[in-house]
Amino acid sequence: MTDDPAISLLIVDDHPVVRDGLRGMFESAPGFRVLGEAADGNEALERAAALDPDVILMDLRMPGGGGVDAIRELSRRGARAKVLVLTTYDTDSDTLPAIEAGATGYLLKDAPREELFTAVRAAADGRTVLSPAVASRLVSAVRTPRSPGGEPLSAREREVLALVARGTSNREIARELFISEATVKTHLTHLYAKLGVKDRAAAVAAAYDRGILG
Amino acid sequence: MTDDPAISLLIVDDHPVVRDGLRGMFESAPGFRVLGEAADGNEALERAAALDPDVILMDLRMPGGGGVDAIRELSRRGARAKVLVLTTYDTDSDTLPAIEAGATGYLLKDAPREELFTAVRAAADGRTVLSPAVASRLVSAVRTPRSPGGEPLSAREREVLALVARGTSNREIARELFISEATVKTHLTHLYAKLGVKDRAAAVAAAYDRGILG
DNA sequence: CCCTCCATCAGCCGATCGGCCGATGCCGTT
DNA sequence: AACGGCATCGGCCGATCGGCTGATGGAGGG
Repeated sequence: MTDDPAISLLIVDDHPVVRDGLRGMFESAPGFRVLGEAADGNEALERAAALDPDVILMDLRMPGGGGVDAIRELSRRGARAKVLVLTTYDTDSDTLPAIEAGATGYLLKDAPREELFTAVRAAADGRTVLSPAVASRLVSAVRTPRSPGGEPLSAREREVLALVARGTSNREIARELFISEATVKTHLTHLYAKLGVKDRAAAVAAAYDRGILG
Repeated sequence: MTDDPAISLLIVDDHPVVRDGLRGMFESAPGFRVLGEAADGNEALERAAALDPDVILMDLRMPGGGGVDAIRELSRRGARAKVLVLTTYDTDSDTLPAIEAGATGYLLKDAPREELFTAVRAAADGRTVLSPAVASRLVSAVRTPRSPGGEPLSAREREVLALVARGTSNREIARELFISEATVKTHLTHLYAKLGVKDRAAAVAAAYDRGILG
């Protein structure tokens, strides 16, 4: 580890095409060595344990073992490998969970080659690398409390949310519940945080997904 | 053309990683020759004219000249090349337009290597290749499920709505779909009318209730 | 050929939202 | 008695939304 001949990599993505692209890209560049590939989170954990890579390039959305869970498990195990998340969209809602789970960096797949190389080297050094879009989203959400399992909504919050799902405006909700509009907004802010969303539309969707509504 | 030494390819995708993956995959396999790459639809048209490939591997969502338009233009020109659409999500609403525009096949990027090779050979022969998921979606799309008491949403509208449900702002939706924010708002206004709601939160709820989302 | 549907885009503007600072009071736990 | 969760309220402000009006072009039906 002192002479550091090459940075060893594990590639995790459910798309063979992407895996090949990354493999080819790094194998043809000096200073990198691709140890193996995995197609989902569970496989990633096996390979990581067996191959002990310096850096793991990981997609987030994968069938059969999501990337975030794998990252969380890796840091729980105290794995040596640094995880660099490679995803398609910066609007991906998994950004924060991934970082919190212990990802060292977060990049978009349309990043140019050199940026990828730089990022991997930085990650190998333990430095955090974020694409600009991701970075800005991060700072604004640092102190946002988050529970993966899902904190329960209070009765009042559910009440407000149900009205939101019917297209009711804050002012109308206030009248309906005999409270002030400020209070409605407070409830909304709280339930946004609990649901891990940032606006009423996403809150409604999250509520349906969790069976709170519908 | 009689002995057919190798199937020549043109790769079209806005992600460098994916282009590299496909190039590496086909260059390392016998029977294929990659003639070139393109990053958007317009570039694809130029390259196709200049290189005259047997098969074009084409992504659909790209900035500056969408894939569907390129396919349509190619078939309008009577191009010799067969177009094989390679996309990320089977939920992609561009499936039908792409097929109608003249695509010879439609595959998902997470298809295994061999399936890709087989598909390209089939496409070169002019045979239609559809991934199972796409095929099933096709048949169900043909039967056009009309929800009682509601006008059906257009493909684009459903696409916008799905992003809304993830908390995406209009501006972000615009970037994601490579259209302007004005167009996003137009789609929203229309789908509000069709769903009988007045804002995005209620639209999401209505969509869940009618099984459009979820 | 006309007409409709769909997708695309533009500007304007008022309404609304969401973030951010704060505050008070109640209640149950520690 | 102190603490934390819940519900209540206020003001401020920038960002965003949604309505409105109107336009273009392509596809498809009549």
